[in-house]
Amino acid sequence: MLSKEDFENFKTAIDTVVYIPELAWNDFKIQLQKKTIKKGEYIWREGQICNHLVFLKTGLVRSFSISDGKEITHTFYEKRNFFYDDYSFLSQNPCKKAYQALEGSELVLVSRTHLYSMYDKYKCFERLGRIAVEQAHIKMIQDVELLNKSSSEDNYKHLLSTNPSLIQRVPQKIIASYLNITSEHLSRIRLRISKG
Amino acid sequence: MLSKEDFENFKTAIDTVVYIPELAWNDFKIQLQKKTIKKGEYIWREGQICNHLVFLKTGLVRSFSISDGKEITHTFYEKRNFFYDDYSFLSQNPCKKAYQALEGSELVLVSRTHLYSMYDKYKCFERLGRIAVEQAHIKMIQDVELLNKSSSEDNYKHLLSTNPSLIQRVPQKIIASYLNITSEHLSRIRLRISKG
DNA sequence: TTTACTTATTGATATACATCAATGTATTTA
DNA sequence: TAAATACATTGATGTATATCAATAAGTAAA
Repeated sequence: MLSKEDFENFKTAIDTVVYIPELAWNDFKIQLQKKTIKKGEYIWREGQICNHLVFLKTGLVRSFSISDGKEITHTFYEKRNFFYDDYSFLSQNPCKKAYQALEGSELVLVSRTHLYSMYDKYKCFERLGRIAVEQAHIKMIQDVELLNKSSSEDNYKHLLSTNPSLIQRVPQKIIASYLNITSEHLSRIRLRISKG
Repeated sequence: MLSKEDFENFKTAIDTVVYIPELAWNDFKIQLQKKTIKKGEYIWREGQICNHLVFLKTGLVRSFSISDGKEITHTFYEKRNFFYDDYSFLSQNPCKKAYQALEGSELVLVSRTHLYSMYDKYKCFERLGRIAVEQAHIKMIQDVELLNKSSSEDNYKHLLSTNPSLIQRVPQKIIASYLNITSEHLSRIRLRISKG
């Protein structure tokens, strides 16, 4: 079981979505697990079934897949956010992506079984589940829309303006794989931008 | 109110997701509305707020947006499916896409207000809402993955094999806009394929 | 049926990006 | 600190796809 401090942010993050009464919360929290992973380590690998919801307490994680021998980075997850492999968790098919820590990270794990039993027991959790997926869905719509913008240069500029710190923390080649371009091309884009 | 025949498929489509007891169903169905639209007409236009869930009884609908004066087709909706503008319905911001009938279509409309009151009243509807978004989300993940495949030719071939009838029913230029290529390029891809 | 209008094909040229190869610059690791 | 390894830059060249323009083939309207 976790210390009070451990799920401080966790509870806050949930409360912003829906109010969970004391009773339900106590029932929920006893099953939470804590885990620490180092830079480079994996939460899930391709082929595994995702059976946990993760709350990222601290750190930075990315999801990626390999296609034609090249890595494609799909998403970055930053601290104080929930995530799972949507596809695997919801459909119970094997993950098509891997989830790797880009920095040392602290996680809180919720097992799928436990979460689903909470759905059955408490309407507020059923609602939490609905709203969480809705939010994930909206985020995906926005992300996809973003990366469908015309040029790679615009995509990079947009990332620069919305999440400048990410570009500092993450190697260029991973940023490039996120933007769906080669690192050579990103290098040239950066050169072009710096010249104005 | 709708005739029995009118929501026959509708009820079936819901039952595959979650069981709705008689009482809840009767409460729900009284507010359903029917609507018929002709080819070329719109369900929602860009800038409107989407306040209805649609069940497409018959017909074919596409969503699209305009960027740099060019149409981009995002999704096709076929008969016996539910949809709404996810982004607008869930966030209550204006639609960024338009929804246009590609053929004469029959719709069943559920108002958002009514649906949300069903969420409040019945746990089974709360669950229906959750699972519906989960399914929409999984579908989007798969669609995005699909269209991120390497070449446009592969994308087109995949569409040909998974949904050949769509290519018969829909003008090439709309298929091209769905594949994110020009209609000229699609024409050449088709030529290449026909030659083997 | 003829006319107009939209949609599809084909050609010539331009552009954004990938690939491969070489070199330079950081970061680990010993 | 030196050596090893990973990462970033730069250049030369190739390829997928866009753009513009002309023509052809369908489809709807008069």
